Amino acid sequence: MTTAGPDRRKVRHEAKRAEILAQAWLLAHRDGLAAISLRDLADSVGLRQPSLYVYFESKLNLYDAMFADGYRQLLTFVAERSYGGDPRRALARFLGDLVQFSSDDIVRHQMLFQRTIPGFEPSAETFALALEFYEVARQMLAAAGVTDQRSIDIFSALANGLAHQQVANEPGGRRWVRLAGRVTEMFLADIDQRRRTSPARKGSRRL
Amino acid sequence: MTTAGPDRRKVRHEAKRAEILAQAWLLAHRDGLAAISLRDLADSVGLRQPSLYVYFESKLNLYDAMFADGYRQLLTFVAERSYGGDPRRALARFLGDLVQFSSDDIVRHQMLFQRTIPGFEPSAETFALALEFYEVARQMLAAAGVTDQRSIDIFSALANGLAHQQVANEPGGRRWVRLAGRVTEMFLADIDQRRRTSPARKGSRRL
DNA sequence: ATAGGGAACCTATCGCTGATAGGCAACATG
DNA sequence: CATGTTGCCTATCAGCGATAGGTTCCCTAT
Repeated sequence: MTTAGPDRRKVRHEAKRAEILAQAWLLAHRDGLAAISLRDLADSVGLRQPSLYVYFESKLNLYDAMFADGYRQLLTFVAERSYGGDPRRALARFLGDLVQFSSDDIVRHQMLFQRTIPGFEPSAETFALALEFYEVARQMLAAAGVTDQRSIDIFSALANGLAHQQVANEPGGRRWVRLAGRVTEMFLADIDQRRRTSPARKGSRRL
Repeated sequence: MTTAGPDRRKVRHEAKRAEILAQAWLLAHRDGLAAISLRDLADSVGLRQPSLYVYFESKLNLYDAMFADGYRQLLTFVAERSYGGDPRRALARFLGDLVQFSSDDIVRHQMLFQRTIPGFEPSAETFALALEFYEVARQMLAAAGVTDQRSIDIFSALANGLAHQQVANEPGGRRWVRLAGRVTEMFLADIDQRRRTSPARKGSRRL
């Protein structure tokens, strides 16, 4: 009974694929994301290099799977946290969590938020996961009363900037993570200020 | 008299080196920074691939020269502009110029502000140019009354975030460049706010 | 029960990459 | 004028991702 499933082969295939993916992350941490060698990777899962092509049609396809994997981790990460209560405090926690998420795994940050691999572009199917995340972020902002595009652009720059500085200057640390609260206050104070001075238009131009 | 200088050879050497460097930027724009081929590069300057090693001891050494070149461009760029007058308005212009500088050349931005090449680390000598720039930025901030480390960290995240979003989402455009003024106001308003509420300490903690 | 077909994996090999070895000619200097 | 250095060459190396083609094994259909 255990041996003859209808798609026993498919299960095994997916399991091996997942094993390769896990080892790929491991090698990426050891040698760098762009420096993964298919021969090393094959060795680490008991295969020869060409056999990897049974599971991934190219190296870029492997990167695509890692990209998707990373965004799934991010979606799970934010889904596990509850951002209830005051939407403004929730936004601050959300921002801090994002920076922490990047700081926790610099290679994953590079994969998701920097274009560090020469020819790599995520596939449309995979990119949908990224869009899913940005939709979550958009709703967090909307709950805090931020809906105009310019303010959204600024918030995305804030998040990316904090994460980048953290990863680049103190990987694994919390120096920029800790600034998330203050930065969110700063951001929301600016939103309030602009609403006060020009309530008619969504984004006012000054300076 | 023209042919037999004491270091005529050195001049020729430096000229050829500069020519190679210029072609390297060209190829980087065409194929991507990490995808430069030494054979292509050699072809484009009338040499065979191993002859490049006369001018650069390795490919990473070539990247180091490009890194230095890019920071020299940045230092020249900010030196050519005058940031006189009101230091707060100057800071806003400075920030806008930085984002514009990145938007103007995405490959150069990648080289200077992202770690996109696998094994590359700038040499100490080259990195001094980067430190020189950060000193300029520090002085711009100091002139506007910003001296505490946390605020400097935030400003660097702002600059990097705006530049990154601009380069990643709309290379060559001005969508995030235009936000520099508003973001600087937001930043300085936060500085003022914190000075008002807790003038004793340099950085207050809230939220 | 077994023949057919596809999945999984292999060896061998391709073209490309950056780097090295060793040789030759041009030039600057004692 | 001899000598050492610079500039550039050809030939070659090991490593890379990718492909071709063969073999074995399992699942399914007759």
